[in-house]
Amino acid sequence: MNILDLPAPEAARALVGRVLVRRLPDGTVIRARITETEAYFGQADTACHASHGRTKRTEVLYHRAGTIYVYLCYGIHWMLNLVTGQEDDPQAVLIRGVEGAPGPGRVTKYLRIDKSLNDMMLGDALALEDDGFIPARIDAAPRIGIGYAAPEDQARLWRFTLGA
DNA sequence: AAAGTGATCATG
DNA sequence: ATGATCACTTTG
Repeated sequence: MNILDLPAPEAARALVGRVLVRRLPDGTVIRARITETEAYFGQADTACHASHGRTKRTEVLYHRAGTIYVYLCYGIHWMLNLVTGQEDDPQAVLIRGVEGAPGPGRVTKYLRIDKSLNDMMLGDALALEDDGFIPARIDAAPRIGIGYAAPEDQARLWRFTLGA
């Protein structure tokens, strides 16, 4: 059972502490432990991009668990998400931070991720690794930057951070 | 506190 | 074709 098959909130929690491995075309390997994630949980979640239905952009969210969803935000920053759950059920986990790169825009800059990884499958250019690390503590908090969502969705504790 | 930045999506 | 809206970062 892959953790990405889980519902997004559970997957988001399980992902903190795991290691992301980025392989560049020139052979460079960048490794980074995930410190912060957020869950976006299907059409019913008004904070989720797919809450307004299937479009060219959100199409990727409907794909298989393990699909990589990358999009541009504020004209500058690439956001890295991992699709979770069942196919045709649009859920994803946003990687908000890794060791050495706090903030979702920093993560993609650090790992050299851009639009070219969108709709690709985990495993080659980008992969997950389990080195056995067990977080001492994981904190849950409301998600960031979703002021447009319904109040009850803003209140959900779907942001997970690695405790100190 | 506020601007900078550009793809995406809903209008006309 | 035009305009509003952002899962943010940096600068002052």
